[in-house]
Amino acid sequence: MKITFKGDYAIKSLLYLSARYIRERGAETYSQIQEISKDQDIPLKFLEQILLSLKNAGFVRSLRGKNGGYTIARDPEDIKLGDIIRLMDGPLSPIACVSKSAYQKCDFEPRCVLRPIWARVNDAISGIVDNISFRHLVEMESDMKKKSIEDFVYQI
Amino acid sequence: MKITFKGDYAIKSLLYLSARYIRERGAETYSQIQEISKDQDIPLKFLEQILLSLKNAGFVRSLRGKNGGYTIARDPEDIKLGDIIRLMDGPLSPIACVSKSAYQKCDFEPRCVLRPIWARVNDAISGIVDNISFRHLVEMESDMKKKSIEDFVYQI
DNA sequence: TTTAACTTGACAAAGTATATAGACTTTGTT
DNA sequence: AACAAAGTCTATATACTTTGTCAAGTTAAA
Repeated sequence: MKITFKGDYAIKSLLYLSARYIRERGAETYSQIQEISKDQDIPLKFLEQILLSLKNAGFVRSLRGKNGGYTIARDPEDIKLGDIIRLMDGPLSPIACVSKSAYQKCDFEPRCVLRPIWARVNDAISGIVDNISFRHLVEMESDMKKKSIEDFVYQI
Repeated sequence: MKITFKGDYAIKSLLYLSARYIRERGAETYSQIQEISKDQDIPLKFLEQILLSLKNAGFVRSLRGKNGGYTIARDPEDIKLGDIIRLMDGPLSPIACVSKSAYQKCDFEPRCVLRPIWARVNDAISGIVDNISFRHLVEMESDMKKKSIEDFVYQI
C-alpha cells in the first residue's frame, strides 16, 4: 500500500466535508472546490479531478450553479478510510495474488511460500483502515486539541 | 508497501541460496547466476543486477572467475524478509512521514490525524515481515509438501 | 445572466518498473 | 600465454504512473 498525494488529498477533502456534516448535523450545505482547495492546500485543478472520482464512486454529491458545490453523500460513520485508499491509490495488498479488490492469478500459487505471508500483511492493513471511519477521524481531529492522539488511536 | 518483480526475484534468489546453505550445512559452495535464473525463472540480466544489490548490501557473497558464483553471506536465520523488501522495494511505510528507513518531515505532522494511523499500519507490516527469517521460509517450503501451509504461518 | 460544476482531451516533467546490451575484470584451466 | 567462464559496471530503452496544468466548451441552478 502506498498513499500518494491523490489519496492524501481525497482523504483530507472528505475529512473536511465530514467535519462540516457533523458540525451542521446534515449534508444540506455545499462546499465549493475553491473553498476546499484553499483550506486544505490542494491544487485546484487536481482537486477537481479528485472530487469527480469521489462523486462517481458515490462518496460525495454535488450541486451545480450558484451556491453549488460538494457535500458528503453518506453518513461519515459509513465511509471507511480503506474505501478511499482503495479507490484513489489502488489495492491495499502488497501483491496482486492476495488482493480481494484486484486479484490476479499466479501460476505458482499453490506452492508459493510467500503467498500466505502477503495475505497476512493484507489482512493486517485491512484490519486497520477498514475499521476507521470518517466519523472517527473527525472525532480524533477535535480530540487532538485536548489530549494525546496516540491513546485514542490505540483505543479503537 | 508494494512488492515488485525486483523484490520478488530477490526474495526467491535468497530463498534458493538459503535452502542450499541449510541443506549443505554451510556456505562453501557457490550457485551461478544462470543456475538461479533457470531454477527460479528470472531474466538473467535482471537477476545479475539484483544479486549485485544483494551483494553490496552484504546479504550474499560472490566469487569471480570460473567456478565462481553466489552464496549467502550470513546464516539465513539472521536475514529477515523485511530487510530484503526494504532494500529492493523501498520503505514499508505507506507514507514517508512515518518511515523509519526513509523518513521525510511533513509540515502538518503535529496536527495530522492520519499520521498515527499510518504509523500503526507501518508497525503492523513490520511486525510481520521483520519476524520472518529466511530459515523460516525454507522450513515453510519443505513443510508445504506435507501439511497445510496456513497453520504454519499463523503459528510463528 | 452569472456562477459553478461537468466533460473531454491534450500535454508535460519527473520518477518507477522491467528489463536489455555491451564492455570490462577476475579466475581457473589448458 | 591464451582462452573460456563467471561476476562487475554503466548505459540505454520502453512503458507506465504520478502529479499536475491548460483549454474549451456544456449543463444546471439561483
